[in-house]
Amino acid sequence: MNGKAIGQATIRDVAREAGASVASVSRVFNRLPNVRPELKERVEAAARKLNYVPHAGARNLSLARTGVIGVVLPDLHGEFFSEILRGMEREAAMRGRHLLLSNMHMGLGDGVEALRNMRGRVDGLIVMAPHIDPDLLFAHLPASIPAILLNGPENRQGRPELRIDNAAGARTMVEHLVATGRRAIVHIAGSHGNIEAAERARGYREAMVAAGLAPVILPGNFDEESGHLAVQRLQIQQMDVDAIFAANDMMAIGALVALRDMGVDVPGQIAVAGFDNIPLARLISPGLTTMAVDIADLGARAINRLSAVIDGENVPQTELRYPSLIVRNSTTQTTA
Amino acid sequence: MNGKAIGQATIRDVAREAGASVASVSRVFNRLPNVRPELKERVEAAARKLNYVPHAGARNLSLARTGVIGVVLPDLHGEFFSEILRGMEREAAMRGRHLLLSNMHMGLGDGVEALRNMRGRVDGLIVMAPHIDPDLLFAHLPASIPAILLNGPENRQGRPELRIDNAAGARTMVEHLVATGRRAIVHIAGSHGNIEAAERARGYREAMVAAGLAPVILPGNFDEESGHLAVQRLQIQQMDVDAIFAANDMMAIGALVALRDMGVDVPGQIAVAGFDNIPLARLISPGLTTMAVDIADLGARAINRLSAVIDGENVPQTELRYPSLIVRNSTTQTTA
DNA sequence: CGGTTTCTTGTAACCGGTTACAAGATGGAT
DNA sequence: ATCCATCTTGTAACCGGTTACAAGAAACCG
Repeated sequence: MNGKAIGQATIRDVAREAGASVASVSRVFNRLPNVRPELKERVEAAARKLNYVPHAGARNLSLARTGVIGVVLPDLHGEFFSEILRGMEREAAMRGRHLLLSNMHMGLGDGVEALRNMRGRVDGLIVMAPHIDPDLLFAHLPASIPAILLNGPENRQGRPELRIDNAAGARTMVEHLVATGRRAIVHIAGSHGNIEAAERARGYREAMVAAGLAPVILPGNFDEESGHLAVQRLQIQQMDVDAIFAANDMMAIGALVALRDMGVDVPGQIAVAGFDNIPLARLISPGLTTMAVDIADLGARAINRLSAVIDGENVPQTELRYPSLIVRNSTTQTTA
Repeated sequence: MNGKAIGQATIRDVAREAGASVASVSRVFNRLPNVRPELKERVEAAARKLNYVPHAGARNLSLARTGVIGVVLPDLHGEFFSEILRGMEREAAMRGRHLLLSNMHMGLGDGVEALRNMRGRVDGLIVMAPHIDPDLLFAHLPASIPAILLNGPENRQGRPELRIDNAAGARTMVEHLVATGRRAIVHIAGSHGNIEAAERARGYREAMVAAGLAPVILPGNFDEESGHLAVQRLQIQQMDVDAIFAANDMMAIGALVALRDMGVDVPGQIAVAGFDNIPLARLISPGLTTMAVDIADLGARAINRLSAVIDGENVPQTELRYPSLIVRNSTTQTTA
């Protein structure tokens, strides 16, 4: 009746069973070359017999490396969320790292708390918090923990940033609409206080002014319903509008549905454009013209850069990714 | 010039700074009652001064609890993936746990390996692997690590399972189609070797036979394109079909798009139905009739049950969730 | 005022790995 | 046979927390 029947075998159990030292067992499992084949054999047999699996937590503690990357995301809408995670996961798996998920649905206070108790759990953090001032966030975070900021406002902490050039994307879209003959272009903005929403609105405004047109911005909050609502409100005002540019695809789709319900022809009477190129944009009818952000690639890139930081390499502070214009039937009728 | 300038403060640093013992510091941080207020004060001041954050990894090691749940998922399609994760995350956060992500895009061998080195990293596992025999999978996993199987085949290891009743759902859908006057109902199946696909096909076949109709099953693999393809192939054969029931929504949408392209009226000529009720099903036109699975709830439930297992409670071996029928315009024209 | 109980605090062992260092074994050169 | 270089192996300290146990202080009792 040995006292330790229950529970997993440890490295010391294996060492005893193999008649070797823990150091040798450790060497075998880490594939160090300096172990005599005969001993290696014995250790492996013992490990097999005891069904030994190394304890990652213990390993992490003594190595001071966990191989885990913390991903802090806001409460995201479906497609964007899954795409960015897919990209991150693939890249992380390739580098033998894992992802620890943490939503940031709370306020700043809790957020900082949440980040802090990531210490000892992760090697680094990817933080996406478009509605929170990163300076405040990082101020309470030990400078020694690597972190990169995704699609956030600029930070003065010297943390690396990875961002989509939202303003440039919005300008491109306005230029496309103007080039296809639209003049009265209305923008449905994203959530108030969200930096991406603000940047897209800025790009819209700049491009409109540059084209000698008057910007009109309606409030929205990135979800389908707010796109729907914006259009309904628009009709009440009976303004003459020939294009709607929503700050994201979900709102554009909401707008599309609302227009369909009221029997407005898209793109005949009104052109509709979005931003993000979620998979759905291609499937809806008419196909939605939008700015394509390679979301999975953005996620992969984030992991990539964070890995570099963790490995002590120097990375440039800010990196921008440019979205590209995808023209579909919601802005130009194909002459099929 | 103290030698340890770099790196985080440890509990011993705080103890020294506060003129207390590590035990007391630990007590303060764990809110144990038996600490004199004056000492508590001193410890907190010292911690603040050194900007001390407890090291979760070390804590986990000595407690033998990580507060992390490992989530092993196959390479899932967008909406399902994000929904199930959202549900899991919310539930996990409520219980103060985190999620460690791990995709299972590899074969069985690597999969087992991947599961094994979760030891010491997680308190339990949620495994979703509809294409892998769970008996083989769990056979190589220490029996002591809690795990629950999601939407998989039955296992003989006595592991708890959580499953959608796919066969019952498929039967319900066939009954709906029959009740609305359809007779020549074709099923587009999901990926070969996938248990969910097999169960849905089984339900379809059973219900068809029960209704005295002849089942016809076309191959597919759960993605939009395979739905598209199945319809194209169907037309070539010029069979007369009045309903298509795809094993999931993405294929149904592919079918819908293909039918639209060939000018077939849905639901006038052919009814189309899916399975899953992804958000997109509601947005596409015509709205897609489908079986609704509350995916987020499924995820939450999985976390819930796993938590119970981790806490040593007894949970029933198998739990089924029933999907519910959502009727939209793709099977019945509203007389608006 | 001595004895007992209760509360506070500290010491040191432990969780399960890694690894610096030392010691023993082996083999080659002279 | 002797000496030195190289290779293999083991001992014990360490990573940063938790906690059993013991001891000292304070409070309470008759």
